[in-house]
Amino acid sequence: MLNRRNLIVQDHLKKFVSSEYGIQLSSMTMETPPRREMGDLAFPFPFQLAKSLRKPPRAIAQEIAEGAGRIPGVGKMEAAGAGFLNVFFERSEFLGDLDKWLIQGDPHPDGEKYIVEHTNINPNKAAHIGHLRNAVLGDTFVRLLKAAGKIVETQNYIDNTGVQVADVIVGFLYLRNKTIEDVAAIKDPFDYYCWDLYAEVSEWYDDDPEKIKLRQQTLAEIEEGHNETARLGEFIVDRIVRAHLATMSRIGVQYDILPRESEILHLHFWETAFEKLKKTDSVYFAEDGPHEGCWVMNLSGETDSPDEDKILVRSNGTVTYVGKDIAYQLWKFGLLGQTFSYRKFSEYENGHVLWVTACESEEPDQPAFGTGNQVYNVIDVRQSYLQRVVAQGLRSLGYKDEAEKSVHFFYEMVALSPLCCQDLGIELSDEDRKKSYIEVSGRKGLGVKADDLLDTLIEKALKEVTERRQELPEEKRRDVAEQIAVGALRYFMLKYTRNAVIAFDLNEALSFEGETGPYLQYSVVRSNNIFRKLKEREEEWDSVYWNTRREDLQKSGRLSELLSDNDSWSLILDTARIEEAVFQAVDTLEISTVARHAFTLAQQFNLFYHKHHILSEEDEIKKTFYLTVADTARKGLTRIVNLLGIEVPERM
RNA sequence: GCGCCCGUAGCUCAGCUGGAUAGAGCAACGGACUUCUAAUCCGUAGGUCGCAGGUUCGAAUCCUGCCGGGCGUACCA
Repeated sequence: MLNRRNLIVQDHLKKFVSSEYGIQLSSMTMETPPRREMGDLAFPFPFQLAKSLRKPPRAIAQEIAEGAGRIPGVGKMEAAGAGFLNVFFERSEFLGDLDKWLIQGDPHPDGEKYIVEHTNINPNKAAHIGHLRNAVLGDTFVRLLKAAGKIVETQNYIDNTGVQVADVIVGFLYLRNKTIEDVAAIKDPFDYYCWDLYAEVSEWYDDDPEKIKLRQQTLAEIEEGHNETARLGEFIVDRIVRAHLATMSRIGVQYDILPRESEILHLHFWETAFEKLKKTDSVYFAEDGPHEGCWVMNLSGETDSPDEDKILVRSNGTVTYVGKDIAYQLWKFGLLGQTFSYRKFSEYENGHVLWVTACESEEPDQPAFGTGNQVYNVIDVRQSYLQRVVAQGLRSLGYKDEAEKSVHFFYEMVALSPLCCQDLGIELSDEDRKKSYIEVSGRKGLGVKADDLLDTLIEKALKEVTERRQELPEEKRRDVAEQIAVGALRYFMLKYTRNAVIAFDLNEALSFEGETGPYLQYSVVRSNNIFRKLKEREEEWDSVYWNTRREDLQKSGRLSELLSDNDSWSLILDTARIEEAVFQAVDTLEISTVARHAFTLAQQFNLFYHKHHILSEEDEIKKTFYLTVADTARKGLTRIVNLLGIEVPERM
């Protein structure tokens, strides 16, 4: 909303420059001055005009400041620095409009459906910290899109027929000699059991290449279906998917639909896509050469290196992941010409129903999933190449528009520092010890499990809460500890920019001080405490009384004087900028800006909180003013913290 | 080899489509709890923005070349 106010100023200035100097500025950048006392908005365009006007930029800024006339909402303008034009908003007027910016939600859906695919953990082992980054980024992005008024569908793709699942099956069948009954008898955490087994199988393959044939055989059996191996696979996958969903529920992440690879196979989505690819000559059969016997897609000219071929169908006739993903992407856009059936998979505590794809389903009221207008695939940057191939698949089928709208929401990996490995008791080779990062690897069983990290966080938070809030019952303390743990984790995953490799540091992740989730939560709790205490102390307090007080403030004529305090004003202005931060994040896919904005707000609130003791303020007008600022801040903070998926505890 | 990313304070990272005196958190040091909770706040110290050129009124930011690191370039996903 502040955007609109900025745009009014920008538009006015553009017109003025045009009429005064006859120069059309195509773009006019807006900035925030380095310090608040310098203004609320800064324009550097006088620098650009200097050459053609043959005047020093400062003089031009001065001329414009004096000559541009009155702009709605603007108090004054002045030349600053070497030639900036700085704009000051009319503060009291601004405060009057504030309430309408803080209304939560108020979506204006444009009718377009946004599909966000995230999490996508191979269902063969426990989730680790890398998966947490994916899920937190994806889930927060969904929240931001919804806040921006979009209709969003959240998909979590389940690769239940892949090699990784086959490996665990091999482990159970040939390494441990287990029947399906034995596997069913394994106690939870089942995903932890498979974590170790998977690492063990990977190592087991290494000492005898013959053993790898068992993987191929198993893979073929599960793709075919209707046999003992496939049934065991289904059992394992179901149990692990439920474990993953439980883990993600702990951090407030939910999904709408689980599209499964098995349905893509059994409903012959690939065959449909394959026919289309053949018809458009997007693929060809390699008669000889290194890819003899395979169906390949040529990527010449499309990717950066020429003469690249990508295999979609292996020489043994099976389809690669890329092939299946092309079919899946086509379905997402409603371009495949066929769709899934759905059945209910589970229901979340808040009543939200999670669906899963099915070949056939009698389920009534099946939603119409897929057929999105815009698709975001939240996958780490290492899969950029694959994502490009999939987009190229769409393009060569003639779906150029959709290829553009199939966006790879990429982010860097979470890695462990060698020091961190040492702390965690993970043994490293000499070679690894020299590296700056150690990649988390499910295959090697190298990594920090998501549930372990959460448990450690909760344990630590519980200790802190118990120290501070002895009067709370045990159960209540645990609730608060869980909220704090989730807040810490989510913020930790969001504060880095997408391009930053997170060198995971346990101590840093466990920190509740400084730039952390609990700092944000603490700020909101403090702001809420002011109003809770207020109601306890002043019995006549209610909304009517509150409104009367605010009218008194307006009538007092002291508002602009009180607003001249830059710290209070900054807090209000930056609260109003939440919307701007949200739209910017949705636009650039850079969520950390919202996280950082939340932190900035919290910092400013804490400064304000410390500077003014509100409840003991004897000047009633001043007190009302402080309460107004605090109320604005807490509404804004509550909103932005919720956008990040961070809950606010009642007490801390 | 080719492609993408990164290099900013002791550490971890910001730096908004080129703008004003390069910021924050942690760690260090010094201060502030009879208060709306100190999970907080204030202060001090800490920087040839990897190096060298170039473009520009102006470069941490854009271009070129080096140096150092990471990832990708599978009939794995």
